[in-house]
Amino acid sequence: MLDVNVVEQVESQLKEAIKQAVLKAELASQEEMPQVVLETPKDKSHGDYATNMAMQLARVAKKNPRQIAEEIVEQIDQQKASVKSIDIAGPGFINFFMDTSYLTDVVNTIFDQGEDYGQSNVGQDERVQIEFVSANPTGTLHLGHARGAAYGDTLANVMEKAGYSVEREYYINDAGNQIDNLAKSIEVRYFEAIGEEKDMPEDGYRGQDIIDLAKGLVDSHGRQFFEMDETERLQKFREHGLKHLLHQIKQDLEAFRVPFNSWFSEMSLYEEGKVEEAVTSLREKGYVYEEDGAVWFRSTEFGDDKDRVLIKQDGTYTYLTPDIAYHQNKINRGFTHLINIWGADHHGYVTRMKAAIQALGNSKDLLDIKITQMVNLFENGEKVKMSKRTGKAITMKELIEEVGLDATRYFFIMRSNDSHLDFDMDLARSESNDNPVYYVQYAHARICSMLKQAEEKGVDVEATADLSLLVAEKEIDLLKRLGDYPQVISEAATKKMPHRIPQYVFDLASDLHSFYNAEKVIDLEQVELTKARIALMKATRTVLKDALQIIGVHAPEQM
RNA sequence: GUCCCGGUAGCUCAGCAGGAUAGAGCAACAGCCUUCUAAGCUGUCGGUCGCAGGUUCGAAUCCUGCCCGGGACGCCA
Repeated sequence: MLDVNVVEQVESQLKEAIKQAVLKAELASQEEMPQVVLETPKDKSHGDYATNMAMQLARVAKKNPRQIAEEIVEQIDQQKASVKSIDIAGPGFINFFMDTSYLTDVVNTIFDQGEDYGQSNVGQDERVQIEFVSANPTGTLHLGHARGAAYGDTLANVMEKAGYSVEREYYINDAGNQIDNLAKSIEVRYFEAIGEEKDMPEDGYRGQDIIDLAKGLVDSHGRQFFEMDETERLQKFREHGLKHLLHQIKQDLEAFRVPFNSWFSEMSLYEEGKVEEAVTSLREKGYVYEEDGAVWFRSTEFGDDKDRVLIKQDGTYTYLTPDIAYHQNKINRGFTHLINIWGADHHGYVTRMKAAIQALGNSKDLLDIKITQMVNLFENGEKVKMSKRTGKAITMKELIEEVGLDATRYFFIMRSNDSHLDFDMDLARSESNDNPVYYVQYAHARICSMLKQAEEKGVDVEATADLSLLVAEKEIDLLKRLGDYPQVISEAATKKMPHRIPQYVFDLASDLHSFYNAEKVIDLEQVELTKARIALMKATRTVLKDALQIIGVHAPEQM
């Protein structure tokens, strides 16, 4: 069991003190008590915390909020709640100025917990599966996939930290039309490579990756496939293409620091009869009917625009059917929360997928589908086109080579997934203070450098320090920020907003730089203060490194 | 036509389970290196929070309608 973190503890004490004061002043009964809301005012002159309790009580108590505020303040046990002074302001806000000495405990907590600092159990070990990327193995990963990968990986990291039991899965669409197309596309490129003619199918894959793959086949097998019977040849190309492209995808993801626990094959669902079972299951529940020679799923029962075909006239399944079987399989594996991360171009399928989840007898909240919006690349102020069809697409791998791994990870996660992302390559590449990645990494390197020099100057950096010496404004700011970390983690996890992490880490870096410029850490004239500041630096370094690790960015020791 | 996302400072974006004078970075302007990395810091300038109604003591935040931008609407995946 983790210690309740310092900041939470102080906040709940203050809330309790407010509640007790309201009861003592007989402004409301236990039953009438509104939820105590504590907020941190933007303006420092409004204190460390503020509550709107008096305004909330105005109706119940039938009094002027300012008067209510005064009555509450009279009854508050300031000592117990670590409150130094209280103001009443504006329409009836009660502003609390805290005795900030409790903040130094944050440093001790960070030392005790190390990289576990920030962990919580808000997730209560719930078994969550996050399925992401899941790009068809018909080409290399491009920018949209990279965004999904960065989002999914960071979300998984942050949810793990918040106490969820997370599995990361990649669904391999290794069955269906697109794989037949892949085989045919390879065939065309193969023929081209040996000087034979073959027309590219309408929806063939025209990317450079397929051309390269075909050339590779010529190198290793010569004209061997040309001599083969077409069916056999296509089967070979199918197998080879799948294997090769999937391998490439795995390598790309690994290089992007995005690990998966599980790679789930669509084909396996067919092989084990699970697709058929899914249809049977829906049929038994009365959501299946036949019309125009096709088999339909009555998804309109669950709010869909129209019913969806499960089995086409030609007897084959639509993509939806194995997907339903797949989700049933996920549920069977015991996950109580499913998160799918899809690109914006798939948002139209959310309703039918959720309909299927419900038709199978589950709450629609079991499945949470997060959509990542489109990515546009910019270079020299101009939009860089990225079309898979023309073969001129910029792949994820190329982007990483172009701007660097850390910058790519950071840029993809620093914006809300709901926003379109303008990826500024010049900015990502620039080794300047414009670049937020360098700004944040520099904070970490700066601390490392200070610690090194402190050691060289003979300061005992491991010594126990008197943290009560940390009273300067910038020190308090930094301590407060460090204290916020656990809440940032749990909020990013529960709201599924991993972009909160880069925002936090930027603010933390900003507090560090600001402190650095205001106060001198290593001061041999003031050894005790130096020790206290070194302790603060070490704590800051721990949190910086941990937060960067969550978003998949390295924390360099020197720059 | 229907659905999804966005519309906040000149630019890119945060804030959105309602709270006080709406924030950051960049850009522009003015300062700070004989002192722990200036890849840094400090200050100034800059906004009818798309528009119009509504709910509320209080709305960028919630509701309704409209406008603009992007995306999706297949018995493809």
